[in-house]
Amino acid sequence: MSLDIPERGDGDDERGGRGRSDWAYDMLHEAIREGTLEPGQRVMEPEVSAWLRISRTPVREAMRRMQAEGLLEHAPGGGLSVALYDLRAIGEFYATRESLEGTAAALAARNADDTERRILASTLDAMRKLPDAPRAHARENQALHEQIYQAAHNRFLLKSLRTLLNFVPLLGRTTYHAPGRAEVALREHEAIVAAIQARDPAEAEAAARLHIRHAYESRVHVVTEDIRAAAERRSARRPSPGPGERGSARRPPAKDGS
Amino acid sequence: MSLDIPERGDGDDERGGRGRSDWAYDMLHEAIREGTLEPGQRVMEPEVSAWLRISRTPVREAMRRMQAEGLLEHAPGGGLSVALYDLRAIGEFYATRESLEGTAAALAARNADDTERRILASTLDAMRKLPDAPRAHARENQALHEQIYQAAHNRFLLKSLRTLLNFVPLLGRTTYHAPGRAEVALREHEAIVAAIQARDPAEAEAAARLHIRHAYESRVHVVTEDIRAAAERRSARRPSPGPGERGSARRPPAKDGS
DNA sequence: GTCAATACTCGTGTATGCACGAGTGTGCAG
DNA sequence: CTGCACACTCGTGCATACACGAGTATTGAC
Repeated sequence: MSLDIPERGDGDDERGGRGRSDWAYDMLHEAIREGTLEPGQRVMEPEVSAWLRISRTPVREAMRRMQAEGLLEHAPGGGLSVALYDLRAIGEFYATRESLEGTAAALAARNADDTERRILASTLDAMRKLPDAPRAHARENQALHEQIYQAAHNRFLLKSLRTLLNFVPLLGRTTYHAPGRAEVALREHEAIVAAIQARDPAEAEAAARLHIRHAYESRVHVVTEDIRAAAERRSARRPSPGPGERGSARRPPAKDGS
Repeated sequence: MSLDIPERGDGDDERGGRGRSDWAYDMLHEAIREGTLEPGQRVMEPEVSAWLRISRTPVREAMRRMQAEGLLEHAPGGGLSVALYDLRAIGEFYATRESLEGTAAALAARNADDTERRILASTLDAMRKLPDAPRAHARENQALHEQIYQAAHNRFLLKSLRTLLNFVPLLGRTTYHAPGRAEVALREHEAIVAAIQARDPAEAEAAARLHIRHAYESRVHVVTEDIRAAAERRSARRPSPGPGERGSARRPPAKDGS
């Protein structure tokens, strides 16, 4: 048999030294981030398996993991589908996040060591010199928040926050697409970091909570706008939304080399 | 081959209608709760597979799930082992829990509907008439807290709290083994529920946080006592702790019918 | 006797095969 | 034309097979 050697002709399996399972997880995660997999869409093992050119086993593991994290949920038909968010869920998300981020900031103010404080300051500096691209801002923003979580020195809080933030890609475009959000966010980040440097837990928590509340408002703006745009696109394209989507070539990433 | 039909002679596969994977998860969870699997102990797929008389596939899924939840962690040798807790981790656990429980109580005070308030009151009533058994108290306590989480009407908070509480079995005996804990806890529970009934979020949060802080203190008492007792037992039994534990029959549940 | 190299054991990662069950389309009877 | 029953499709759950790699024991040389 010639299946001793994987022998993938494609050169696109540039995954790190980790296993196919983790790789599949990353690919699915990216597919959700990029919008290739839309919320509510059904995700089936054979399909993903064919897409990634690996067997169902690692795909299965990746999907179960995403299910455990809440990115995938039980589909009505019995399988799994990309989790659906409604505006209420977004409100719940930010309420939880406000609590956790506030606690993280407070703990960081109490527990951060000198190195961590230095890193926070330098990340903040880097954010001041950022171009106008929402993606760049989003990435640095994520880095800063992650550093705050680390500085809190609380493994459970860290894990809870990471799990919670996994849900962000489902919300759509970043909040930095809201006009003027970057400047305001920078101001808020400065307040949080200043309170951490001053070792003032109460102030750090208050600043962090305020930051998240504002992020929530921006999120609502962006999402409602997205929903409106999508509705317009839909009504413009197909007058009667046919329920049968069971054709041959489905949505999933056409990763075929051809 | 006769493997068309599972044909398990034992009558102990009384699992609910769910699949073997969930069943394996429950069994492992129980094994950890019961102390059959001790923290730090290595857990290997073939072993569990043989124990539960199912193939490695569902065992694997259960273990990955527990890993995602933090109950299992990477073992030095490359496999998985039951997560180890130290006193610092317990402190971190309760700090996170205090934040989440406080938020849950506050949200419950704001969002609980009449039915939920009634259920809370009746659970509290039931707790007043409980016998002295720590197990009974622990179970009702869990029920009350779960009802508060539900009443908060926040799916993300609910999931975060459930994931966090998964870690409790690793901490050992329940805090109701601390003398006098049951009475104090009942008083604290009454305060939380009263604040929720009064629709006072700030008071509910304060009461919940106080409750968790006290639970933390009881936990520290119980755990330090356990550690001391274990140390005594160890030093009494074997003067020189041999490192080679690689014998034939290992710890895992001797579920053999023989 | 000690060190090093080799062979072996065993656990994990992945692939594949098979059975069951739900959803669906089709054909027949009314 | 409508309703029901049967067969089919397909996705999931589980089991088994195989390869790789890390750790370990054994054996040989110095």
